[in-house]
Amino acid sequence: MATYFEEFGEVIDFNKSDVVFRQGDDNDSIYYIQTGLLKAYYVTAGGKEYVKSFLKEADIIGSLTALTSEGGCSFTLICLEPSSLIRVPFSELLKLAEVDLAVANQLIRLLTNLAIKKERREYEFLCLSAEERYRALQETTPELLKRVTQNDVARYLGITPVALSRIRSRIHT
Amino acid sequence: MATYFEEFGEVIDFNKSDVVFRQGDDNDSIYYIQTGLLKAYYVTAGGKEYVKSFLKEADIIGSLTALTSEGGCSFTLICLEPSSLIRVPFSELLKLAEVDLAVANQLIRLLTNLAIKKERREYEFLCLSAEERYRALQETTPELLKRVTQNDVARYLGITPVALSRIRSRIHT
DNA sequence: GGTTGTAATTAACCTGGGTAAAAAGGTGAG
DNA sequence: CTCACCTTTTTACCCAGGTTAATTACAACC
Repeated sequence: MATYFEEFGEVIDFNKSDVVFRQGDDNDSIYYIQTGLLKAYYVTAGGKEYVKSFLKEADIIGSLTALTSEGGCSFTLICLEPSSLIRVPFSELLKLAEVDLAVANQLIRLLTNLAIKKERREYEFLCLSAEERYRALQETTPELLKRVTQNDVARYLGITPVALSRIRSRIHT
Repeated sequence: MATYFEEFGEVIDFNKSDVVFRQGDDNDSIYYIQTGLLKAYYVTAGGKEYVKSFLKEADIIGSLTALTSEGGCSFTLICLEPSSLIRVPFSELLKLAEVDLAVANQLIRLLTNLAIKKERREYEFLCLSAEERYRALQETTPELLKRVTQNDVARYLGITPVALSRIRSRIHT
């Protein structure tokens, strides 16, 4: 898929703390992450932040709700590290997929992988406790834990930083 | 998409309580629901049940982890009402998508819709309390609440039946 | 150096949901 | 009707996590 982004996309570089798009924005693009680290997060009416996902090299991200023109982006995408992205308007990709079998099948692969990731996250929220979710994170992506703050990890797990601190002291006896 | 299932798939009828496939099974099919109501659920090592989703007319379901041959089905699919499904092996659909643009694009639409649904569920688990999730269910799919037991609703919300009963009495003052 | 700001820890108190068990309601089969 | 079974409610107790606030620990910057 990366090759398709390179072929049709526009490379954009960002500094740390730069915002790629903001919750509510009208942005039907999807982005391929060449290098860097980003955070996708929701902010509720009450002003609380919840981390939807962390994005690193070779990941792909875009706001599905904005893609399907059901309204603006449902979350904000911000850089935690300097990042180099390739932007492709989703509408163009879809148009291309209509006439190009190779592109269509790449898109199918991309969406299938996305669905698998979402399914795992759904499983973890549904079936695991916060402590179990943290342990799973430690096992599956220990590198990530070194690159993000504990605050962000907590908001990714769906708990407060205070609660995560407690879980850690509970674990690391 | 329904037409593609009708064209290539095999219709299978089930009675209430029939199991379509069981957690651990090797079943790379996806199913289109013509009529009926089903429940997809996980059972943990400790024997606890968590409802992944309810499926009704015109919905589509299949175990992604089984599809991509990463192992068997991650959940069980059972009928809550007599149901008529159309089965299509995912591998066949993928093969067809490789040579047929129309099928490929239908599959893209299907997967995009799936991703949007998963994204909403992720959002609700991440950002909403159990009570808010229940209220959201009441607003978005009140019909569903009439067709499934409160026990199953509770396990779908990620709480126990006892907790849901408390939430209801709290709400319906 | 000191100052400012953010991250992480700790403590005290509160609350929502889990657990277990009992009671109350339904519903279908014989 | 009665028995058996399942769903829902209720009670009592416990615990994980939320909230608030104070403390410590860094790191960046003047």
